[in-house]
Amino acid sequence: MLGQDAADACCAGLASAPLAEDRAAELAKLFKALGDPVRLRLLSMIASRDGGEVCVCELTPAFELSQPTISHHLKLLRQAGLIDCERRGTWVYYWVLPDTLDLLAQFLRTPQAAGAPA
Amino acid sequence: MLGQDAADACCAGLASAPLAEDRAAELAKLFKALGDPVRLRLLSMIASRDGGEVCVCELTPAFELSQPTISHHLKLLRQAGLIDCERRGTWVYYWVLPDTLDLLAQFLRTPQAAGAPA
DNA sequence: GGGCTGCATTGAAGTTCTTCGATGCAGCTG
DNA sequence: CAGCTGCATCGAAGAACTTCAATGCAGCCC
Repeated sequence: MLGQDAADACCAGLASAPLAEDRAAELAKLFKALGDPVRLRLLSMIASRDGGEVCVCELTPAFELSQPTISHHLKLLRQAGLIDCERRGTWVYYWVLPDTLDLLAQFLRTPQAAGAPA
Repeated sequence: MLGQDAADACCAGLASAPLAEDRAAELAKLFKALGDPVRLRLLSMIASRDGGEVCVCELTPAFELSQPTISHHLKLLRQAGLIDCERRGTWVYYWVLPDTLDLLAQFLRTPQAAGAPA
């Protein structure tokens, strides 16, 4: 999703230089994927799970939304490169792709905060 | 925008626990504000400027968009708490609010990456 | 004060997003 | 094999978003 120049730009925060049009579009897709409460909760439910994997059958009943809607949101997260999935027999398991999250975290980190303690 | 409990939750990443509905909605608003290429470029142009302030009169001509459109995007960024502005005579100057950016960066940072060197 | 410039707001049009019911397909089970 | 369950896809309806031209308002200059 981020193209082959993602590695080049992996450490360039938003404050280092004005964002090029292409890269802005790529990053905007990622942030847009995070810009929905349902997707954010899905991502958090997957990321916070011990073992790193969650079955869809656990995610769907956690929301008061239809099953196709949850499936749609999971698809968007997957297309953004934030999660991935695998079918195992009857069930489908999702897990987080931390590299994409870290890329965004790096991008958002401001120069002042970069040196600040936790 | 994030309410008074923002400080309580400032260090709780998305992997620490399943996100509560309220907090997911708050964070989603922030990420949605970042989920547009124009707003991302505007934010970057402001954040990367030495002195930390940029006049609108410099931002508007940098895009092939109408002046009201840029004004609208700046308003959304401001409503999200990502930037703020002040009128000085004829011109209006915008600057970044780093706390909000750092909040999001903290939220996205995965446990593994938290200990990684820069 | 009158006119001009810089920026925000309004209202409308076109597009995209979120959600659902209906349907389809893969895999288990009797 | 037939039926059932889990999940994805399709198509449609309503809401939200992006963009613009038109307009409004504040501050400067002659």
